[in-house]
Amino acid sequence: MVDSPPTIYDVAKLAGVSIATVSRALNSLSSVRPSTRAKVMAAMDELEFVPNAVARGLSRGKHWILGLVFTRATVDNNVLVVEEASLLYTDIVIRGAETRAAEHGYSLLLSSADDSHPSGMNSLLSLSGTVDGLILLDRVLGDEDVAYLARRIPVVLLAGRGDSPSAVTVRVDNKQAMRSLVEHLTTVHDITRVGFVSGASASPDSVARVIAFREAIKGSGGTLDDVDVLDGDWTSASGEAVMQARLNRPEPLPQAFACANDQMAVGVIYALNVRGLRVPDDIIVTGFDDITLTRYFKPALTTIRQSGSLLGAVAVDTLVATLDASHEIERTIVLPTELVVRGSCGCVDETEPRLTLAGVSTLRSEAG
Amino acid sequence: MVDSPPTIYDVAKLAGVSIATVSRALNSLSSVRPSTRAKVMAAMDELEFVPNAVARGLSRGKHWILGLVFTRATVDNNVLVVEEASLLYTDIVIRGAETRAAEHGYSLLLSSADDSHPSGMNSLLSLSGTVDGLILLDRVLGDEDVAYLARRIPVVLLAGRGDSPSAVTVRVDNKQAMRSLVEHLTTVHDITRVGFVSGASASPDSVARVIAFREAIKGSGGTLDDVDVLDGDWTSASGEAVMQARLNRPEPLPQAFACANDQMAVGVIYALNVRGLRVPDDIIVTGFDDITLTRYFKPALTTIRQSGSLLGAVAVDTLVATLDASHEIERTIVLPTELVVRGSCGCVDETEPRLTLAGVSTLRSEAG
DNA sequence: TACAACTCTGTAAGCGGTTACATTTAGAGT
DNA sequence: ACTCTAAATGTAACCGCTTACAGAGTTGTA
Repeated sequence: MVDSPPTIYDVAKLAGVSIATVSRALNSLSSVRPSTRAKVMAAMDELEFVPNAVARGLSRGKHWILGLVFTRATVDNNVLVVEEASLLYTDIVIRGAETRAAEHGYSLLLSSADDSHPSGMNSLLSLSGTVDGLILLDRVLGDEDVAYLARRIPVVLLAGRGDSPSAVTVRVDNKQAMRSLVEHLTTVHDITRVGFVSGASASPDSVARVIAFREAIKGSGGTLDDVDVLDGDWTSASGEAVMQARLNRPEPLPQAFACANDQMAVGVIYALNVRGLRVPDDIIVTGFDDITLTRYFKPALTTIRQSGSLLGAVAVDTLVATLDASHEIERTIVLPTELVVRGSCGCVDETEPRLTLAGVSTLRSEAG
Repeated sequence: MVDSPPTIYDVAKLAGVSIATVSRALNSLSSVRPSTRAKVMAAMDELEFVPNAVARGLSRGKHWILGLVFTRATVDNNVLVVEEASLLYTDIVIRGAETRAAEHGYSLLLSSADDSHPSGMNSLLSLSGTVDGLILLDRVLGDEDVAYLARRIPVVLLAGRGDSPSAVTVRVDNKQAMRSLVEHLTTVHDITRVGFVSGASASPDSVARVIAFREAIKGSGGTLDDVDVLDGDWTSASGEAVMQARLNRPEPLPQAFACANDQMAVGVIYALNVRGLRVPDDIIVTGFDDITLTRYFKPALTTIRQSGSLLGAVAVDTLVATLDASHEIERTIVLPTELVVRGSCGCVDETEPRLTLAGVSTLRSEAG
């Protein structure tokens, strides 16, 4: 039911020229006589010719495809797990990357590595013929592996643990973010005892945030008791579950819980509410990411805003720059974060004033 | 900094055999003597050879890549718009598709069509050399275009308007969904006057839901006044905005608003609350999709659950089946939806009981 | 009109694999 | 040792396009 598509041979025959001429007319590289070009174009139209991108890529060594590798929660032969774990920050990053890639004329090839059996270098390497460069999300590879991969194909690391010696890294400033959060908690709210809810333990980004938070707390004289470092997995359900478990322990609660993302913060608040604890009156809870929906929560989440789509976009920009120029690219690009103070820490909701009568389009253009 | 990778020619030379033998050892198609295979394998290891997927694809005509085409909100040179419009249902579908594709051994190539200048057939056709099949999300193409495309490459339509005569369609049962929602509202809550908040006007899925809702209401004797069909764009901000605008009009409000997705329902409820209207006491609001986060809202959303990841997964299954077998595939696959009754319509929260002490892993395996 | 100097166009060799077909080799049978 | 046959390997064409190089055509100038 699918006809085999016409090739430049067909076009050449119909137009009465050689395939080289067809190719030249197609790419308008060297000069083709206007009359000849017209003949070729007419033949292309008639045959509904569309050049085969793969053949072109093979011969030119350029594919206009970027690969985006990310980790996916293990699937227990069960679609719902994905659903649960979905709507996470990764998706925003992917969207941002895809959008920017499209602007550069690239497509984005998604390649997820199941976190249960870590992809092995080979599956990644086998992409090297297909894509022009690779973005590794929330870095799953060790330094050696990254170095090895980067020798074969341009690589940009997105988030993840510390900077790599062998590839450009794009990430947000977790340290600065946590420092500003901790500073707010300690100076404005006089907090000294805090807790933390981490993301999936396999996620370097989660690890980075825990460490950054620990350091920030230590630096400000507060305490973070081990019993109050709760291990979530990025989902709101996990936030709820780990807080429930915590509430069943005898140790007194800290004055505040910082969460490694907003979803978990929501789950945490829910679990606290179920036990009759009020946020922020009885205990403070903060998030990370500033996803749109949680602004509508009551209390609205105090959180750290990072632009996931910007992160994805900058990673793409960086990779494209690496491909275009041979000149050196900055080794590490750190994007800023911003503490957004709302109700869940007990502050007045300082959210940007909401539009009062705007239509959707107005609202959109003002969103910038 | 990137060495050109070894080819089978290099391997053949090192192993002292011909490239055909290398290829055969690689694919273990016809028989290769064990000793020869060992030599070849050794050479591959030494050279760190990885076969070039593009070259293989060109010659075999099989690429192990599926294309997923979706519409993206117009970008005003502004990343934040993406952020705002993100975390939408599309992302879950993409995730589900990617996961299932990986299980089948395929990668997923993302290709977004900016909704401002609808991609034109050509950009889609030019994918035909790269991917083995195409999934069109929330169908952006007219019937003729789909038919044209489907003659060139296997196509599966995901959601969107009615079924197409020329390609397999995978969608949820919007009609049944709206019927069950309307039935609930009219029989349990004695609602007769309702409103509706639609998604982006360009989205066929949104259109389908409006129509389905209209029919269901008409069928049950209720009324849906034109002034109460509010045009959102899927985002919660748009839900808030259109409801604010509606509240500024003099016409009395209906008894309930159904929203085309959960995000907008959240925005709608927020706008109502700001004006001092309580949900569900003063007015009922319902959603669509059943995204995880809104279960934690108060009131928890009454909504229609559809599994986006399942939708994506089934679309992939269908496409792969089309590729594998030449046998006929069912023309239309309709996935069920389920009315989930929670607090926002005034019913008791019948949500599945929450786990009380589960660790994260326990919680996960029970999520199925 | 002849010849240089361009401008166009064609030929053919890749890009890195697969695979039909031809050829060599190995092992069995006598 | 010597066919005979099947298994293993090699040769070369092909997938669809780009591009270096060569050849043909065109134009201008002397």
